[in-house]
Amino acid sequence: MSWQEQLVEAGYRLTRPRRIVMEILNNARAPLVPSAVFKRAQCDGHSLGLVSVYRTLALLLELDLVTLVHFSEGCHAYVLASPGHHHHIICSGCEEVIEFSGAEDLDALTARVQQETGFHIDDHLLQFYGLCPACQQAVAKKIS
Amino acid sequence: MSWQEQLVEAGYRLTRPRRIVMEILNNARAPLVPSAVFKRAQCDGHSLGLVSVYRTLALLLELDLVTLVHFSEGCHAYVLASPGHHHHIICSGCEEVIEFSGAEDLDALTARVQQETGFHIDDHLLQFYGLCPACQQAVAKKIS
DNA sequence: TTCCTAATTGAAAAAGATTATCAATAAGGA
DNA sequence: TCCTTATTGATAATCTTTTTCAATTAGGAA
Ligand SMILES: [Zn+2]
Ligand SMILES: [Zn+2]
Ligand SMILES: [Zn+2]
Ligand SMILES: [Zn+2]
Repeated sequence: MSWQEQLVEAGYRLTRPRRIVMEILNNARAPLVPSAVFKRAQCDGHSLGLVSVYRTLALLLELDLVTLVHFSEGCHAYVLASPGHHHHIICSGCEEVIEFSGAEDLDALTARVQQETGFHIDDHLLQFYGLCPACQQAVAKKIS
Repeated sequence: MSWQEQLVEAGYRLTRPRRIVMEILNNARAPLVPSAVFKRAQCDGHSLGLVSVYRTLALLLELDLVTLVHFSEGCHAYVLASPGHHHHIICSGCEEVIEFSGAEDLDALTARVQQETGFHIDDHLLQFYGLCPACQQAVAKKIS
């Protein structure tokens, strides 16, 4: 199913601004922040409001037609760091964060991806999201 | 080595604002955005400028005394999504992004972490960073 | 302890990013 | 073609982050 069909399927209209944004993302090699999409539209001679860019991206994200890419900077919630390499699990209920180590577990995957893509991988970002034991209980109580 | 010693070691002074921020992060259960650190300082009756919070967090990050936690929202660089579950490698040189699949490879790790922590994991964020083949060559040429 | 100097702070302002509002527009069906 | 309603875009309002610069203060020297 094409993205146009998915849009319509979900009850949205196929509009000019949405076409423009999709076209720009489609031609982009690197991930684009909203302002970059806006600028590119201007360069291409398209008339497109910045607000529409925000709205369109939010919609496309909701429909899973685009994905977010996270850079190291720009996501500013901070936790204390223990020495050494760690990853985090974040509870969707209470935002509690727990560290865990497990770099080795990524080694196989890293090697495979390096081989397949030719990239030289030197860093990674791994986080799990879920419910902590307390929030699991809270949910269980609410249901029962 | 304590964080105080690390600071001094790196040539920085041990100041009141830095102590306050570290204390707040130390007592926090959830990750805190700068404005949250600021508010908490105010509640605790500390006098601390918002700008200093930003500066201090940046410094602590540089010294690896704090880590960033990424939420799904708030990191707004978008790429087109293919259907299905994917991860991304981002080239630090040219920002090119490539998708790869490999959800299965995380299954073992997910299971282990669930067991160890009691969390119920329902989502994850995995990204690799590195150099694409083209940028590797560019680097190689520069050196030679 | 006291003094000095340079690092650091904080207030204010500037710059940027995001969201809310609402009249004007245009997509898609009748 | 016409109508209805989703959608757009300009403006303004909010937030967030960065810059600037005079006032403060940490930490070493005297
Ligand atoms: Zn929880
Ligand atoms: Zn890791
Ligand atoms: Zn590259
Ligand atoms: Zn995944």
